[in-house]
Amino acid sequence: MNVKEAISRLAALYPDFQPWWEGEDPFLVLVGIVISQNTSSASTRRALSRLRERGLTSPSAILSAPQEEIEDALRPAGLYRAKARILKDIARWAMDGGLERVLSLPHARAREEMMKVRGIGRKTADVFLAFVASAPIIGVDTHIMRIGRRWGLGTDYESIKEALEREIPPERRLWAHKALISFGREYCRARRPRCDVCPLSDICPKRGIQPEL
DNA sequence: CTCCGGCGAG
DNA sequence: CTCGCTGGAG
Repeated sequence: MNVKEAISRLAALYPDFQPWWEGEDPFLVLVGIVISQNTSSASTRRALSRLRERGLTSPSAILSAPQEEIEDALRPAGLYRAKARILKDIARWAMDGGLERVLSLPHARAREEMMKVRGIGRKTADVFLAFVASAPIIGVDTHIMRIGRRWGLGTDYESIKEALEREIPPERRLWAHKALISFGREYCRARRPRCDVCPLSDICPKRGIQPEL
């Protein structure tokens, strides 16, 4: 796949976007990314607003709230027991200065530090650092993973991430991350990909046929 | 590899 | 009804 050509076409399709985390507290951004794990954006937004309604927006508020109350707020997002536990863990971590410390480290080391926290994996760390630390990193979510495989860029997280970063300049990676996700949602879907109307079908290795990828 | 999970699309 | 969602842990 000619990634540069693909990205240039996506630029026409998705000119720009308003980051939802703009001016947002880094802790809340992390909370949002955790809630979004394997969860649709609509469900994520619902859970986030339920947290706000209950005033559960700071590390101290989350730490002092009953586990059950957090679980209830997160219920619409699914995986709510695990996520409530993760929020407790990152709240403790943030209050111990972990979050602040990570924001002062080089991106590679910040990533390692974050991934020591239970519930923060490579994708959550990558996306967080890209969002709030301006790290030129393309976090590979489920959409980008699927697209990367269909484009023949690799089969695992790191290889797809590296292949994309090799073709996309640092200052465009944040945009590309978002654009690829939008493209994945609208065209390169997991189920029933819309190859017939896809603006990239003529340069896609998969063309119109849809293998089980 | 399996589990966690409510929820919307088809 | 099934599948998959800006995943991660065990």
